[in-house]
Amino acid sequence: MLDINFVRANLDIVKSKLGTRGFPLDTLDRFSSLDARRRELVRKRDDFNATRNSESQEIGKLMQSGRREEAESRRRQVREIAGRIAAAEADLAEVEAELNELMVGIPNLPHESVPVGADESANQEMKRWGEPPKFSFEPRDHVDLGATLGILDLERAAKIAGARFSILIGNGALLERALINFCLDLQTKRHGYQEVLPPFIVNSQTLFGTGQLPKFEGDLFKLTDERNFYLIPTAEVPLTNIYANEILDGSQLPIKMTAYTPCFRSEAGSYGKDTRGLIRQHQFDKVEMVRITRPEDSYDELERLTRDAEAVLEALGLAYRTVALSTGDMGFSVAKTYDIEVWLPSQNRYREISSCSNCESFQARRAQIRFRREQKAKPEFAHTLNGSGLAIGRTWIALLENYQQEDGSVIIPEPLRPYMNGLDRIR
RNA sequence: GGAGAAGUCGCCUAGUGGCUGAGGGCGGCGGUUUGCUAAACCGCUAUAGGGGCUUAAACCCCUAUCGAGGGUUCGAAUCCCUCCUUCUCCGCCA
Repeated sequence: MLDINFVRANLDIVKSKLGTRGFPLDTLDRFSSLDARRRELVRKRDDFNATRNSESQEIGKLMQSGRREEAESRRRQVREIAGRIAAAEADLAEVEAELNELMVGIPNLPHESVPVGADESANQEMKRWGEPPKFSFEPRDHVDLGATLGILDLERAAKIAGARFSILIGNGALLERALINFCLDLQTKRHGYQEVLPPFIVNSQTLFGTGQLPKFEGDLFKLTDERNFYLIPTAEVPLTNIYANEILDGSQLPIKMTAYTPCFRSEAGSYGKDTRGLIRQHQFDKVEMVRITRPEDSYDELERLTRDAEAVLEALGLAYRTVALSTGDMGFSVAKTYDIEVWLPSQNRYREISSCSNCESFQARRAQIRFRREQKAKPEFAHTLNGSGLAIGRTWIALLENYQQEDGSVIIPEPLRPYMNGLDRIR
């Protein structure tokens, strides 16, 4: 959510920035009148309340001095005011609901460093690392390799759950678990994140805090037990909301958390995209990183966070590139995003494996995550950042495809072997 | 699933219809005293919204908030309802 005071004072800037995201600007046309109307009604309501409060005190004094007659006539007068308060309250509630609906539907403003453009074609490549492997044979894709090695079974997954689910078997399951542990160890031991194991089910308030609700309910799996439970689409949601409705001590910042969780996405509207293999699943594993920082530090922290994700690929020897997403390609809650894309031989191109974002105060304002610089200082909204470190399923794919041998076996990169019971090759 | 108890200002606690946005203690901040420290004493100690003033801040006024949301009442921390959370006991269960 944007700061309403900022929007009021900078409506033109807000409009032009939102325009670069493809946000329909006529939505903002109602802002000024709603905002003015709201303040007018608040004043009216407060004035009524002030009158009623002082009258009530008078009545109290009259009662105590035993002047019951006078108190009774006063009471009749105040009853009339009460009716006007109720009317003002109702008007205000209506306007506030409308204004609130408008405000919570506005996406974050892009940072000035974000490349301007309508879609991914305007994304800006920031760096490349490593060389895509050269094969003396025709490389196979992970579905092919996985089936041959007997470590991936998509047909039976479809039987027991449906399309876009998978079963990992034997060394395939072990590899998934090894990657989870490898990522967690790297982020905790080398990069200083605190490991967290959050709920995989959250309430609607939590999803509002990070911006998935109310606009993107269709992307989520909702539980039917009418308690407003949802499966998490990413650990960003529970992690970022851990400090919701709290005022942190400035000395606690930055907070760095990492978590392994499965992620659940309905992938509504993605039919026909990435239907083959593990690229786009309803359930996938991810190790997520979240940072809560001071506002002035958040862009430096974004660079560090992105480095932390890149480090995993470097440790595994997987070629990647990092791109800054353009204004039109960014998610709802973010001010800036770097995508890290790993080389996939079967597709002969780089594919997203991590997304690292600075949400500035957008989520903090929704979730009310604040901090004090000093004991007496006024609370300020923190900045929140999140990034995958990494998407495990896609890392599994990348390993199989990049380390495949002509005979269909797959070499396990050295740093991962301790997590694979010393196994150096899946065959 | 059943029965019961409780949720007040960072922490502990007082408070059963008006003078309570809320007393006391601890902690914290500022000050007095002191060679230093300690002790003692004095003062301060929430958040949000609206308005005044202002370049802005400070400051002043009003409103709201005693787990959350409704209700009764001229007036609710206090009474009623619903929900949430925590604790105890029984049942069940990994």
